[in-house]
Amino acid sequence: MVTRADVARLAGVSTGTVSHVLTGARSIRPETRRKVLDAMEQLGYTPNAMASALAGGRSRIIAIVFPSQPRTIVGSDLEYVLAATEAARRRGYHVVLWTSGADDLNELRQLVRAGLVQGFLLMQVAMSDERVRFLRSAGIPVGLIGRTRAPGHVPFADADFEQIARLVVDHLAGLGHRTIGMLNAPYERGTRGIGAAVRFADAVRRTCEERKLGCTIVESQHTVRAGREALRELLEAAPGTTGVISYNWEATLGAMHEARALGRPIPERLSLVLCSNGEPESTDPELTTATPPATEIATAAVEALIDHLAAPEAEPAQRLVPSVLVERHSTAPAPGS
Amino acid sequence: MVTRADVARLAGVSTGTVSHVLTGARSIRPETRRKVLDAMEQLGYTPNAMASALAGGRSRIIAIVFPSQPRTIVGSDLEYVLAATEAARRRGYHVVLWTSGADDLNELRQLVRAGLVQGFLLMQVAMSDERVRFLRSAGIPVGLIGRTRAPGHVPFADADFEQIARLVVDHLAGLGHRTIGMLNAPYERGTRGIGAAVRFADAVRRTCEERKLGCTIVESQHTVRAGREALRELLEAAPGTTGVISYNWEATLGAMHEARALGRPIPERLSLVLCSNGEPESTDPELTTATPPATEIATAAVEALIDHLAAPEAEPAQRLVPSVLVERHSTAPAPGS
DNA sequence: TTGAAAGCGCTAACAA
DNA sequence: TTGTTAGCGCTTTCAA
Repeated sequence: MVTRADVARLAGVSTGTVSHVLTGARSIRPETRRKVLDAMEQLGYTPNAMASALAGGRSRIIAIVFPSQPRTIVGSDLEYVLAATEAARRRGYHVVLWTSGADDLNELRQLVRAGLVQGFLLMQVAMSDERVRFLRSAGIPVGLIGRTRAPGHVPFADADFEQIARLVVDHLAGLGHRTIGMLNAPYERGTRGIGAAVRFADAVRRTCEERKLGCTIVESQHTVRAGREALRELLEAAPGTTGVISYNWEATLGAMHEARALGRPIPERLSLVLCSNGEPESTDPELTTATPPATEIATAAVEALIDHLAAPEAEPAQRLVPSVLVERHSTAPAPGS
Repeated sequence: MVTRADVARLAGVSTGTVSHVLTGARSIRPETRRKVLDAMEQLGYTPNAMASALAGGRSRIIAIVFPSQPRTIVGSDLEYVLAATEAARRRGYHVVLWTSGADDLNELRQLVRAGLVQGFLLMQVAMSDERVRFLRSAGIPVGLIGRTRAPGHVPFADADFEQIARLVVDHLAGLGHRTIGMLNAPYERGTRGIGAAVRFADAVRRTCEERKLGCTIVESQHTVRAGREALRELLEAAPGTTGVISYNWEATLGAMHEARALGRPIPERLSLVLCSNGEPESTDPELTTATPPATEIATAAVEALIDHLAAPEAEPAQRLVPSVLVERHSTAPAPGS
């Protein structure tokens, strides 16, 4: 194994100098730097992560945490995980995926005490999230993908649901739709995306009110069948609905199915916009979307957390990431407009 | 921070003794053990993972690796990740999710050189997987979820596709189906589950031959639309098909859709069995399944790898995990039988 | 701009 | 059965 001492010896400098070349923490004579870099190159040196973690008190590892309660991580969550992993790597950090076995928040604290993990990135953040409270009060760094009702000084990145609601409602209104429906993700506490579901529903409702449009919201579990039932329920509650906003990919599949069965083909007799991550191009017709930009959100959240790790006293970054509307073939002018 | 020295002092023993109480590596007088455990309890001691990794030369971290090429981790893959994470934790290991940015196998070697990771668990293993060759030749411990064509002495756990094929084909044959179709995952190199797709297709084909049943295999991308097209293609190629085996969850959704559109309602005029992980209870009708037991496979693979880490010379564990058939409502007697 | 050296907290070999 | 101690490879302070 090649160690820092080997490099220092070959370069004819001290190990401290080698360290500083690596971290750039103090100015080095260009000539010295060259010698050191050459020596590292020549020896095929790789720094030992454990030694530097021990000596420096920083593991350069953060953990992504999913709630343990509903064991539902769906495909789209993975996009966040992957993006976060890569964003962390670009900053020289590693990511571990943590899924609390029980609701054992103490386990999380242990990870930090063990020096394994420097901080946590929480996914599926609830409006009022006990994990945030617990970790904050234990003095453990936390970042959010999503946000709580009152995020205070916690670094986070989330979709800008207000903006998405405007984007989508205006798109439908522009096509002449006057009665909007929404197929939401489940609201109930502990469920995937709960905070997001609440905020998005609020945003849609408010936007519709401002535009003087009808608005009916139903929720659906993340299954195809639930989606069918939810659409039926929606159209029974508000038969005049011609434009539907979905925040539930699996339910969307069921709704498309059901729309056809009910003689409301998409887009001729019912317009549909998907606002959750999914596979909009795999359906028939392809779905018009305005989805949360998962990669960008995850990246921003990771950077916010890592910056916060470096400067705990500074005001943490809090970002709402806007989306764009992509028109495909599931929206059309309202019937008879 | 509470260190081992604090515990030793309070317990009135040496730090070495504390270590041994923790690892159980040598026999300790029960009385001494008690004192030590009490002291740890009293002080709220948590061992420092970095220090023990550095001193012991073992990080107790393994990495799960997905191929970088097709960036397709789907929902069902997550089941493996979660199960592996928990199995590792039960053995005192942590798991990091690694997704190579480029096809940079060197990056993997770096992780080991840096002492961060002790070994790799590879997912989506191809029939001939260069990752395995590379890591093995670099002397790095590898375990597989899945298997290569010739796994040699690599620890692995995989679904017993021969057994699953028999289970499913016999189920359909028992219902009077004489012409079987298969909706496979994509075969082509580098794609998700490729090795598995090849082996499962082979097993189904062979079993059908033995039972003197017709057998047509089509493959489909992992999208709903591709599934619709694949079913149509299948029924055009073999119009007499009455029983379909699917190894592709997303495509199954499309196929169910298409079956109805073609006037072949499930299960009355077409039986369908799902053999990949998915959500069989969310469709209408609910799907009869014989799916790879993801949790058990991942757990077995993790244990095989960890055992291998401990005893590199020993013969590694290699397990084929059988499945069970769960009858729901997507299979019925063949029409006219 | 650089070097020397004292740890970081733990493991494990050796001694008792 | 238990204690002592020399590292593990790196960071960082203090001096030069």
